[in-house]
Amino acid sequence: MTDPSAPDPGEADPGVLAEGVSAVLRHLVLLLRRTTAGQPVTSQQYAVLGSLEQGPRRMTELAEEHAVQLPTMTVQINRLEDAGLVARGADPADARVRTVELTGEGRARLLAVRRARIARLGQDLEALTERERETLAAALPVLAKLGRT
Amino acid sequence: MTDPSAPDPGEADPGVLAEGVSAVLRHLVLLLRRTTAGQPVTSQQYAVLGSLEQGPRRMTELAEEHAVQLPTMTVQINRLEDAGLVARGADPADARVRTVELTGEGRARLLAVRRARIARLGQDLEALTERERETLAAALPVLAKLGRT
DNA sequence: CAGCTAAGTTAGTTGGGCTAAGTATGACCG
DNA sequence: CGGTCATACTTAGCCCAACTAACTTAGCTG
Repeated sequence: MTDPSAPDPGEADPGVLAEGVSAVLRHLVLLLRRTTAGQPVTSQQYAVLGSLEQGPRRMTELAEEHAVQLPTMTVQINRLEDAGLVARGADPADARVRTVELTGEGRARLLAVRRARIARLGQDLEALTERERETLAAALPVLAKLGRT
Repeated sequence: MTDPSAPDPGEADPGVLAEGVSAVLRHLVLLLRRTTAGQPVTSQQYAVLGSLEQGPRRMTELAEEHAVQLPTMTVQINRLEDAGLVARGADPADARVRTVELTGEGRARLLAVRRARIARLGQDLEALTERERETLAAALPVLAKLGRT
C-alpha cells in the first residue's frame, strides 16, 4: 500500500505505468522535502537564484519560468532582496521593467547550497549499483520530456 | 541553462548523474505544480487521503508517513474533517490516540482525483515511444530506492 | 499517588501560492 | 499631440502548509 518500492516494471502500458510513475513521484516529493528542510534557503528561493546564475532577468521571465504569477515572484524577490542575495535594477530601454540579478553573496549562497544538494544526492546515488545508475541515467531524458506537451 | 531536456546520459558517474537528477527533479516539481493546481483537493490532502485508503490510521502514523510534525497533520485533518472527507475516531485500547478514517465521500473524492491524475499522466506517457516507456518503467524501481538510506 | 512520558491540540509565525486592484510607462491612433 | 489601451510591476488581502512552543489529557511506573 502506498509503497512505491515494487512498481512491477516490464509492463509498458501507459495506464499501468502511470500508476507506478504517480507512486514514485510521491516518493520523490517526500524525499525532496526531507532533504531541503532546514537549508539556508528554501527550495523555491534556491530555484530562483538558479535562474539568475547566467545574468539579470526580468520579473515576467522569472515568473513564467517558475510557473507562478507575477505577484508571487514579486514577494519572492522582495524576500531575497531583503536577505541581500539579489538586487533589483532597471532596463534602460523600458522604464516599466525591473531586472533582478545575483549579488556576490547571492552567488556564493547559490553555489554553497548547490554543492550541498549535489553531495547529498551523490551519496544516495553511490549506494546504487553501476547497472542501476545506468538505468537511471537512461531514463532522465525521458523524464525531462514529460509534460512538455 | 536550467533546462533539463539534455542531461547527457551515458555517464553513470555519481557526481555527474546527481546534477542531471537534480535538474530533472526540478522539472518534475514544476510539472506536478501545474497539474495539481486548481484540483478539488490540494496535493497534500490527496496524499493524506491516500494513506487512509486501507483503513483507519492514527495521527502519529500519518505525520510520520508524510514527514511532517504532528501539529501540521492536526490542521490538515481538521480541514479534511470540515470538508466531510474524513472522520476522527478513538482507540478503545488507549484514550490518548485519535484515529482517522475516510468517509464515503472521502473515498469517492480520493478515487475521482486519482482517476484524473492517472489519466493526465497517462496522456503524457502515451506521447512517448514504446521504447521510452520501457526505459522509464525500468527506472522506477531505482527511483523508488533513492533516499531509502 | 507523584511524577514522568506519550498523543494530540492550540496558538502564533513564516513561506508560498492565488486574485483583484492600483500605478506608471509605453504604444498606438485619430 | 492628446486620449486610450496595453504592459510590467507592486500592493493588499486571502488561503494552504510547514514550523516551534506551550497546553491538555491519558498512560505508566516507582
